[in-house]
Amino acid sequence: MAPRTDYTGQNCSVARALEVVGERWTLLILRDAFYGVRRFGDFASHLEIPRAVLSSRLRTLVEEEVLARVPGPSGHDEYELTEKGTSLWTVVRELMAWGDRYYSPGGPRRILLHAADDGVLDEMGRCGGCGELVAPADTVITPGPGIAGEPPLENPLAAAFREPRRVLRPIRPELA
Amino acid sequence: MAPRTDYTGQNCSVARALEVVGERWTLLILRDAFYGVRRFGDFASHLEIPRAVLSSRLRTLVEEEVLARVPGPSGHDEYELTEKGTSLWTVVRELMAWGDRYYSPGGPRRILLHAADDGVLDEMGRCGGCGELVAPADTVITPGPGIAGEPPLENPLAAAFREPRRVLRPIRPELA
DNA sequence: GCTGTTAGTTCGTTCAATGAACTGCTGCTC
DNA sequence: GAGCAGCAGTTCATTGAACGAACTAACAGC
Repeated sequence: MAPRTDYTGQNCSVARALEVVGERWTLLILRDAFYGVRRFGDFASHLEIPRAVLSSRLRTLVEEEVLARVPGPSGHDEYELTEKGTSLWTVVRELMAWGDRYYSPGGPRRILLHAADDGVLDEMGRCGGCGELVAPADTVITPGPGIAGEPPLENPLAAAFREPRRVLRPIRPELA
Repeated sequence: MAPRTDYTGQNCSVARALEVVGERWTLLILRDAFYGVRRFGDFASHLEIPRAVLSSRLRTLVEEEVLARVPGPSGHDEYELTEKGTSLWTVVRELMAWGDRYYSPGGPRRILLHAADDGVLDEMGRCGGCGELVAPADTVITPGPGIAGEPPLENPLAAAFREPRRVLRPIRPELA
């Protein structure tokens, strides 16, 4: 790997992980993937990321088997989280919890619920109802108090993220 | 914040968190801070980061109150994790666990222990002995099987990280 | 085939990272 | 208290990545 992406000689799993997911935009792409975004154009329009950068990041993530490129129902390929990618959920969740805690004065912007019993998840991802650790596929993201009163969004994809959504379930903007 | 650092319009706590800690090098600086690194020169020599970038990152982290600049025993100021910074431990730990799982074929490079009872922590930070959630200050990092057999390190700071170390305890290379 | 939409690539510009050299402060020693 | 040594940061020229607008290619539906 070339100068800018790597942290050679760090000899550390944090550095190795960051070589894969630590570049600018990458964790936001993965966040969107957990939200159900799967298509190139949806990532591009929601993130407002330069298409060349998105193309490069998706290629890297597919090479690293964090995402898989699979045929989609529309005839175009889609990008799907692999098991390896899905296991980054805890990282995304912890970053969200930290951002909510320190940068959202009105309270959390998102509340995570256990789909099975509607229990609220704590910052560790444990269900306040049944006490279980909840996998991302069993998690529902709902708007929290920190997001109330904000103006509605023009972007249909961004607007869909204001509704309760099951994590990992593919989103189709035309179906939102 | 200017073009490169921010993710304006993301309306999301993950994006907000990444504006603060998502820049290149920042999470590695924080990892070192958890390891006990507190001085400018120690960060610079261990990370092999350009000094100008380190200076810029430390300034940002102090402004955001992730680190605090405090007078050190040597007469020089030191950089210390605040409570806000310490609460990023889970993010660093999850990244380390992910890197260990997928990029360390010989097993984890680091094992985390509960200082109170030497119980091994699972990937969630729970002690396998007493079952408690272990705070970073009560955690000991020890070399794991994934790091065995690697050549010893020239850099005295890097070498010190191959020894068991209490998280957050200040490291002085001359005392290592 | 023609039209519109989606998925990328190309390319000139802008801005951050790099690394080496330099400045200035701290503390020590004589 | 002058001189010396090491530490903390800044400066600056160079390199390389991000940006964004425009372009090309592929497929879908008619």
